[in-house]
Amino acid sequence: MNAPHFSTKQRILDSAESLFARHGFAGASLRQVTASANVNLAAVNYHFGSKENLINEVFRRRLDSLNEERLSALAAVLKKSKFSIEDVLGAFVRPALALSLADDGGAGFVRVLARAFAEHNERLRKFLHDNYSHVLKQFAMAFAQVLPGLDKQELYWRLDIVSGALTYAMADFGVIKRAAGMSEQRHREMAAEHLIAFAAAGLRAG
Amino acid sequence: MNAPHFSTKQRILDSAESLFARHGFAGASLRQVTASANVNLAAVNYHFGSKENLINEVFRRRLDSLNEERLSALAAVLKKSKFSIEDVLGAFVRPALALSLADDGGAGFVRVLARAFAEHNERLRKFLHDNYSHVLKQFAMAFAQVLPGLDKQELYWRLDIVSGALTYAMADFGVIKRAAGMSEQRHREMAAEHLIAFAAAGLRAG
DNA sequence: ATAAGATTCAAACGATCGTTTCATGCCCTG
DNA sequence: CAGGGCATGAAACGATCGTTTGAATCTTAT
Repeated sequence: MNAPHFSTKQRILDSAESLFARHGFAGASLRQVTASANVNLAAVNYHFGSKENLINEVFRRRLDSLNEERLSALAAVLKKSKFSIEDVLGAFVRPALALSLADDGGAGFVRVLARAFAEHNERLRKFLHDNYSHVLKQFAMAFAQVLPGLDKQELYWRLDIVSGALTYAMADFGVIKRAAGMSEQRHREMAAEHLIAFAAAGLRAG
Repeated sequence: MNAPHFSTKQRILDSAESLFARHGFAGASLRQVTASANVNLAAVNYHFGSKENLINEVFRRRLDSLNEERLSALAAVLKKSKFSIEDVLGAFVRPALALSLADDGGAGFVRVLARAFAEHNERLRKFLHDNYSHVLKQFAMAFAQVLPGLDKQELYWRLDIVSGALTYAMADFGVIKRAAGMSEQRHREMAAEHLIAFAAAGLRAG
């Protein structure tokens, strides 16, 4: 499945990501993962300790850079003297959308993310909260700044819908075919505009 | 777990629904289900044939009545001389929201629905398509009527986001506490208004 | 009351799960 | 070249999975 010149750890992560996206965390077995990665079954426990830790590392590998990009995009927005809901949403959406349209395994990872949203697994939620809650907090502050009339609880409630909706949408986005003759770059930009307009309208509504 | 005066089949369906919502279809075992339902392990295969068929029946039990209510609400909307996006959305949202706020196991089922959205399980999707695609088609026609400027492909794309977002939102809705002193009735109506306004804004955007 | 059918039960089936063990191969440094 | 540390290999561990079996029990109708 995977080219043999990548390291064992990387090939395991790639296969795990793809199989978790397709069959879920409980539904994909370590034997499927190691067979797809062309490595020995014991390699997972040797390199990662346990299946649970492998799941965490699948997230960490992509989320570290994804959230870095989101935060730096947000920082660029915040530096402007005036910024809109669309600006903040763009900082959130565009890095993830680039991932979901990447030709490496990024599309699979966004589907894994959507699964993590649907699952209410306690330990997975704790891992995500422990490692990445500061990102959501930063964005919540930015949204509060640009939606001054909204009380805090209502804002969190709407952000929850928006992030869930966007994650769902982006998870399915890799499947949607782009019109013939449209460049990948233009296709992504149109998708981002749609998603942002959609979410912005939702945030302003009411 | 379940009162013994309900039938074995019903208790199995109730327990399965709750456990599928919490642990997923692959994550919840038939031993957990039957233990929670206080029935013998073999009862599942006796009454349902297989785990896969049990999953289907969990859906069928709720979706039959849910989609009936959705279609009759939609029929009432279509009878009016003029109707809005909000009217059509209301026919889609209110029956499901009532389910997610019901004091029987309905809240669990909406979480099961959200899981089915996240999973791309081939056989489950085929089952849902075979049994309930006519409902989505009816709503798509109504939306097309009320959004005349939108081309068909763009409409389907937005409906996909909207139904995903709404399902996700309603799945988490049972968790959200309502303000003290607010009646359950009023709470549901406020939630419906929020969701409808949110989705309508999204559908109109762009 | 008794035969016939429907349901429940304990027990076991083979398959597969995550994990562990220990032997073997590899590369690198002394 | 010898040896120590990391990596991989085949094989097996006990646990749990969905499913099946056949006897025990309950229900129903004649």
